Amino acid sequence: MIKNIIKKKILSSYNSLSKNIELKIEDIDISQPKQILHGDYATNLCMKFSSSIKLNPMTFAEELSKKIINDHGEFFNNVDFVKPGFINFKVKESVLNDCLLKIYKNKNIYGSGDKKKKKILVEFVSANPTGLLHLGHLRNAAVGDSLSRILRFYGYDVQSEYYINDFGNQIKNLGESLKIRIKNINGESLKISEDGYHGEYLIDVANQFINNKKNYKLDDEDVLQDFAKDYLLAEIKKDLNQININFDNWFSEKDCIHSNGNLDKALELLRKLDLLYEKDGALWIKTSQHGDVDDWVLVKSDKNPTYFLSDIAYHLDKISRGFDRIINIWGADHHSHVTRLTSSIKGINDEDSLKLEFVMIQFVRLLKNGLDISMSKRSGQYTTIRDLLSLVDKDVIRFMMVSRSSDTHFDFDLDNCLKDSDENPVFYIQYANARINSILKKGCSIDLNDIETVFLEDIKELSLIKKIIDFEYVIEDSAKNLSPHKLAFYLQDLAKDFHSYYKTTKILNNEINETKIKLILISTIKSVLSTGLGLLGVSSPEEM
RNA sequence: GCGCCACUAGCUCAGCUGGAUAGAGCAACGGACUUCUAAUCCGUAGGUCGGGGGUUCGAAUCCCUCGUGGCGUACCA
Repeated sequence: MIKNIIKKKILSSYNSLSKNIELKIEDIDISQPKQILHGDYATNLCMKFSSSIKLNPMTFAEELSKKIINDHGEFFNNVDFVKPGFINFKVKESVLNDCLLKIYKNKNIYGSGDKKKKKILVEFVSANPTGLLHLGHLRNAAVGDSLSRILRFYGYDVQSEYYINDFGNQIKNLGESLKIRIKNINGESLKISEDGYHGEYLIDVANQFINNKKNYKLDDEDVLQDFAKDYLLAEIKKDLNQININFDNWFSEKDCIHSNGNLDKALELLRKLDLLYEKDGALWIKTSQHGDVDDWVLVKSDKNPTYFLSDIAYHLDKISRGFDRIINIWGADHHSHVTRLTSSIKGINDEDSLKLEFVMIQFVRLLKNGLDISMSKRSGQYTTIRDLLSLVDKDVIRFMMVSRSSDTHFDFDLDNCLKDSDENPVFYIQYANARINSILKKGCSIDLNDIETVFLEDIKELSLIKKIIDFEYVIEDSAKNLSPHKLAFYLQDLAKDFHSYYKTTKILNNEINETKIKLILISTIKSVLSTGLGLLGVSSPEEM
C-alpha cells in the first residue's frame, strides 16, 4: 500500500522533469534502510538509471528529491539525497497514523492479497503408505502446508494434494511383510525379507488384521496389501491432523493412474511426439533432448512400468486439471528427478514445463544433548512424528520446521524447544499475543469504534506502525519466493518490538483518548501476530 | 567422475532478483520486578561473510576456480 503510493509520487515528480527516458512504476524499487537516520523508505532509482539518463547519480538524485518534496510536501517530512545517489524518504507521522487506522478497521483481512484468479496445486508429503510419517516427512509437511496457506492468503486459488504411492513393489513388499507378521503371531517363525518392512508397527497391523478378518486366508495378496495400506494411510492422516494439516486432495496412484489407463495415454502421447525408443528390450524416453544428461527407462524389459512413467502420467494429469502453477515440494534426495521430470514435460509441451516449480527440502537432524537422535537406536528407524509429538508441543514443531530456509540443513535441537523461555521463539511470539489479549480484556469496556483519527508520535509507536505495514510485504515476499521462513522471522521481529514497547509504555492509563489509540495499536499487532501464526499452522493462545 | 544444496559472530541461522556502517536469537558479561503476564526488557562484547581470482560506480549477494561437509547419481520407489 504505502510503497505503491511512494512509487506513484516519485513517478509523477519524475515525469514532470521531462527526461529523455520514460520510466514505469515497475522500474522503481522501494527499500527500507537499515539505519533509522536514513529515513523510512529509500530508492536507488537514480543510481539505477543514471547512465541511461546521462546524469551523474548525485546530480540526478538532488534534482529529483527536490522536486518530490516540492510536489508532495503533504506526504513527506523529508526527502534527502545522499551519496552515492540514494533518495531517502521520511514519511509524515499523520500518514503512518492513517495507515494504522485503516489497517485496524480491516484487521481481519489485513495482509491478504487481491484475488489472483490463478489456480495453484501444491503437492507435498506424498510419503509411501508403507509406514508411519517420520522426521524426514515432517519438514516437508510443515513447509508445504504453510506455503499453501500463505499462497491462498496472498490471493491464489490453492489446492493441496498428497500423492499416494499405492502401487508397485513397495506395496507388494508391504503385503508380504504383513503376511509374515501374521504368520509370526500364529507361531510360524519366518523372517521378513531384506527389502521388506521391518518396523514393529506392522505387528499392530497384523493383530488388527487377525481381529477384523475372521476366517482370513493369506493367499490373496490384494487383500493383505489393501488392508495394510488403508491402515497406515489412516495413521498418516491421524498424525497430519495432529499437526494441523488437512489435504484438499488425496490422489491414489493405483486408482487415478493405473486403473484409469493414464499410463497408456501418456505413452501414446510420448510415442506420437517421437520421444520414445526401444533399447535392450526396454522402452526409453529421450529426456536428453530436452535438458537432461541421460535418457530414462519408462517400461522395463520385463514389461513393467517404472515409477518414473507413473510420475509423468501423474504430472500430465495435474496439468490437465487446469492449474496455472504446479508446485512440488520434494526432499532434497530427489533432486535428480527434477531435471528428469521437467525434461519430459518440456518434450511434450514447453509451456507446460514452465508451470512446474519445485521446492527442495534439505534434511533435518534431531539433536538432544548435542547428539543426533534422528534415528531411533531401538528400531533402527527414523524418529516418527508421533514420537516427536510426545516430546514437543505441536506448535513448536510446526514453527521450528519452517523457521529456516528450506534449502539449508536444519538441526532441530530438542533441548531448546523444551524450554519455555528465550530460546524458544514460539513461546516468545505467543506470549506477546497473550499479553496483548490480557490488556484488551482488562480494557474491554472501552469503546474504540468512535475513534476517527489516531495520532501517535512516539518513536517506538511509529516504528511499530511501520512494522505492521511491513506485514503486507512479508506475505508478498514469502509467497513470491515460496519461503515461509520469512514470515517466521518477521513474527519474531514484531513480537520483539511489541515486548520492548510493552515494557516502557503503560497502555491503560488515565488519559482515555490516548488509551484508546494505544489499544488500537496493540489490537492491530495482535491481529497480525495471530494471522501470521495461523499461516504457519501455529495456534495463538489467549492466555499462557 | 558428474550433478544439487550448504559454508556469514563461540553455537543455530537471516540477509543472496548487486546498494549505505553485514543482522537476529542463543550462549557470555553487566543491569531492570510496589507495574496492563519477568515465559519480559535494557546494555556490553563478539566478523578476513570458507580461500583465491574476475565482472562495476558498488559484491556476503553475480561469474570462474579451489577447498570442506551433506545429498544424489538404477530396467528401485
